[in-house]
Amino acid sequence: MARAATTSDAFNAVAEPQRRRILVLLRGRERPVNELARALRITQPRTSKHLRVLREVGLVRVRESGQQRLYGLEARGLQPVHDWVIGFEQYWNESFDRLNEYVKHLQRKEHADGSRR
Amino acid sequence: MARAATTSDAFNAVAEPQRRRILVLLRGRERPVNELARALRITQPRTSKHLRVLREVGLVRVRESGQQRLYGLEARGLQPVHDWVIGFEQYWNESFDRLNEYVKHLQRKEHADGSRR
DNA sequence: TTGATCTATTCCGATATGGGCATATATCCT
DNA sequence: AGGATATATGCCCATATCGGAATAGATCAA
Repeated sequence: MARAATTSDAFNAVAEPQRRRILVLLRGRERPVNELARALRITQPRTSKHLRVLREVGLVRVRESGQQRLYGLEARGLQPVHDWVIGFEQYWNESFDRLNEYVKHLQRKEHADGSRR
Repeated sequence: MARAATTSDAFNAVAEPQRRRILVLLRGRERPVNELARALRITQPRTSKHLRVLREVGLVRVRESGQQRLYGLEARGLQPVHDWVIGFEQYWNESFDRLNEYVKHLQRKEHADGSRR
């Protein structure tokens, strides 16, 4: 086995910088492929490929409009990522380290008291 | 060029399910490699390799303790991911579409009033 | 119909991956 | 010292990328 397919889930899809930029560009309004390609300064085929990945993991939706295809953000697909990261939020406050130490300190004390009893 | 190196940033590091699980296990307390390997039911070498990736992107820190190495969470490394996803939070509420329309409506009105003045 | 425009797909090459296995390294114990 | 335990690395394979170029489709305009 090699690395998990990029099309497997939102985590993988979003690991690609260009794809993140696409999603940002799609925030607020739909855009056709060429506009995205120009904005990102990458080729049209590459853009289409990225969009396909994003589509397959449900981060984006398409709508035909004449000879263009308007891509729109499907933000709900990012929720799993959001939810997962949120679970770590409390751990990156500087103060947490100290709080953690304090809690451990209390636990040690309690433990000592307990065994003494 | 091939896919971006997994060691390049937190986004890539976290795209791997096993690595996400490692980070979850490290939430709360440090753990030696073997304990992680057992918990994840993967081989020790594989565990070490994942830990290396996590270390290189600053999501984990090591501390020697006898013949063991205790790995600890470095949650701040997840902040970029957190910050990025947060930027989409408002877009996945069902109600957003309607709210958005409403806001745009107000803006149009304000604009009209402005130019009229 | 013919030509122009917009997108998607295919083929190619270079590269990095995740996994298993064997092995090197380091530390502890007797 | 010698053995046991805990980790890290190296090597190999199969695979799945990302990127470019060319091309196939689709749709619109004259």
